[in-house]
Amino acid sequence: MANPAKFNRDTVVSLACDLFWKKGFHATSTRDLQDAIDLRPGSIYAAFGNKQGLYTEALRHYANKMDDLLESCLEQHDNVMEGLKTFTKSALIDETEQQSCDQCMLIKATSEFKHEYPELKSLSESLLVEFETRLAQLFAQAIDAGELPKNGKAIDYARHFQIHFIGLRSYAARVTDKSLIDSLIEKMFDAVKA
Amino acid sequence: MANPAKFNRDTVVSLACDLFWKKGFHATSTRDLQDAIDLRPGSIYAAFGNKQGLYTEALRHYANKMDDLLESCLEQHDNVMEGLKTFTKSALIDETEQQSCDQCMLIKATSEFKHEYPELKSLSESLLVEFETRLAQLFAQAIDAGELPKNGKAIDYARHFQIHFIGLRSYAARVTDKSLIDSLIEKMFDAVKA
DNA sequence: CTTGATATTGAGCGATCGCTCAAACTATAA
DNA sequence: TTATAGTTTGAGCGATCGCTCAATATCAAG
Repeated sequence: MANPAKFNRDTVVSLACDLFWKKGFHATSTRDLQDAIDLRPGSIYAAFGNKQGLYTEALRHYANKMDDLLESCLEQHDNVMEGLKTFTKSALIDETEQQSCDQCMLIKATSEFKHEYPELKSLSESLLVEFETRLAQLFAQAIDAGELPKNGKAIDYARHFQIHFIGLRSYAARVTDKSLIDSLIEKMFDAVKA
Repeated sequence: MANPAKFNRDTVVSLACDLFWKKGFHATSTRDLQDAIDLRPGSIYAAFGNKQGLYTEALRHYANKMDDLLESCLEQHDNVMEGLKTFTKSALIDETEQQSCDQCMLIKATSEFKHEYPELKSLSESLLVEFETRLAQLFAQAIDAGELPKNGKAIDYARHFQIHFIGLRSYAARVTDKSLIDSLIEKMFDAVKA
């Protein structure tokens, strides 16, 4: 390595992720990105190839961040369902207050690339499948631990959770009163236990 | 009127709506629109002012189309809840098969214009509020008719419906098996009655 | 020190963007 | 028929897009 890069790759990807998340892929120009991550075109294209390359890393970064948040919430509780509730509140209340990004970036991505950019389409889809798989694992764990009725299937719980989570996230975006969202999350978890 | 326009405005707006819905505002170029609606720039800008003007009419068109679908589904049943179920299946199964548009266009719009185009932001938000208001009316009706428990509030039912509806719509987009979506809708309506 | 390999810079390329407008065309009213 | 008001056309404008690359700066190795 004759001359190592001066910028921190993780920091740059994280900043790019925030911008892409907020504005979407198409509405984010390479000039916007240059300003946000404080790099000139040459450096960006040397490091990431093109706009799509940087987006790809940004999307993976987002998925990793969500995974990390989930795992850290689970560690805070012995109970799986309590961990999931903390995760839900963290993602839907804390995060939307900080960033005011209304939707899950993965959902935004699948929507934006439904008919174009096949690589980004399949990437976002597979990241969502990965998340669903992890959820199904967790619900299987919750069933085994007696936190949920034994007659329910883990995959059904996982589906139901995702549907509720995505719907709530979208609703939380157009509601200022976060205590309403909090109570809706409480109801969501009360309902699934019954 | 010295020389009336040759194109049908409703047809043009409907075609533009389909394209905007599918690709989003930013990813739809004016050349794309010209091809889709078969009009030259001069005609488009004379009739709609600019790209945003055409999008505005397209978004209103979408909201009207959804309202019409809802009302026609309600007319098919004496029971409000059955009407809502037919509407839900119609929107989430039939429509996604025809168009393969994964999300409600209003939700896509609020997300796309969260930080830009304030007029489009407030338009999409107010159209969503209109829809929620109509839903609350319907749930009030359902409570009065004894279709739902008297102790529930109409606005709570309306919120819950929207959250489930949006979440399901997003999930339906990445699932090929439409019978799964059908059974999830059935479960959704069974749960709300109990 | 060189020397050589890599990183950074920013002017600017070709392509496409949203949009304009003069010219040609068409229908209505007198 | 003619005058007038309106529509349609498409070449092409200025701005911005994603991106390139020669020049320069900066490091590690010898």
